Amino acid sequence: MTKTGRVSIPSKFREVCRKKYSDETFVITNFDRYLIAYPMREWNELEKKLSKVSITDSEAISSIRYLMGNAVDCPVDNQGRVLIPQSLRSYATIETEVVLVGMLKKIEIWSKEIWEKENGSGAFETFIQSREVLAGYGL
Amino acid sequence: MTKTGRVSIPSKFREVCRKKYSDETFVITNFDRYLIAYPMREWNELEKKLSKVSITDSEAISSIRYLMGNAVDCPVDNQGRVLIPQSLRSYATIETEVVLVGMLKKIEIWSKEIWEKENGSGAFETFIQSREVLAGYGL
DNA sequence: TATATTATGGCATATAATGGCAGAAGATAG
DNA sequence: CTATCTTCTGCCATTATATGCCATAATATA
Repeated sequence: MTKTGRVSIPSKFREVCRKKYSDETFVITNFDRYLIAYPMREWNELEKKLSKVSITDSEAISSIRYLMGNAVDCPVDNQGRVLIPQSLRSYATIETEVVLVGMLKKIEIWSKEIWEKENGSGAFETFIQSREVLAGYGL
Repeated sequence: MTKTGRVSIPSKFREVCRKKYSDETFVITNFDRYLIAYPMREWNELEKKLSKVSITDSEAISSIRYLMGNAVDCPVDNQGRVLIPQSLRSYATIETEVVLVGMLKKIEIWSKEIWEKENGSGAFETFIQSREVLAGYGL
């Protein structure tokens, strides 16, 4: 990440967005300990779904508020980067280095430090353990 | 492997892909200590299955993150090679020599060094041993 | 052995990623 | 309202990475 809080989106991911959505804008929001960048269109679909949650389900509503309340439109600049606003950076304690993880229809943005703590060394063991689980999916 | 990180896919494997999928693109991801190249179609099936895992199953999710997070589309060039991106090369500590292992619906890509450490001598000896056994059956 | 096919290596160019700076826009305090 | 500070944005320079292509080597096929 640059000193000014910009993160490069891998060109392949952008390419997919351009082809699939003919749009390169992302909506970034905070989640847990990391951020998620949704292609605009995917975000809209998500919003549509979430708007159907009953207002009586107060627990769900507060999660949704959390998700939506911090969502920010992030266009991609000419160098293929998005600016991650200060507020989101501090949520995810993102300072200098980030790890991007493509997950189907979204990109997770982790601070490298947290990533290593949560997914670094232990992930391998977890992975081995759940290999049997995953084997059930034809891996 | 070339200095620029390209690996030749054996023509027989490509031929199978062309016939079976009429497409020669692979998706390469990291696994354990080596990489796996899935023909695009096989990867898509896998993705479809994995996308059904509940987000509450955090163990499975982190394994999926491990797998999907680094998956990259790798088209085959005119010389029948795929470029393995830098990031994947470093995961699997692939520097110069690689060992390819065809596995029905996928190809494993190992750094030669690691391959030899984990499968090299041991596997060979196992093979030798069973050869004697097999010899008993007139093989 | 000749010929075709496949694999490898390397170079030149194109594309992408990174870092940094300077000015614009916005916020805050006096 | 203005001065000052912070954050954001556009742009340029540099480096790294990927791609296309050609030449040669190795392997398979006739």
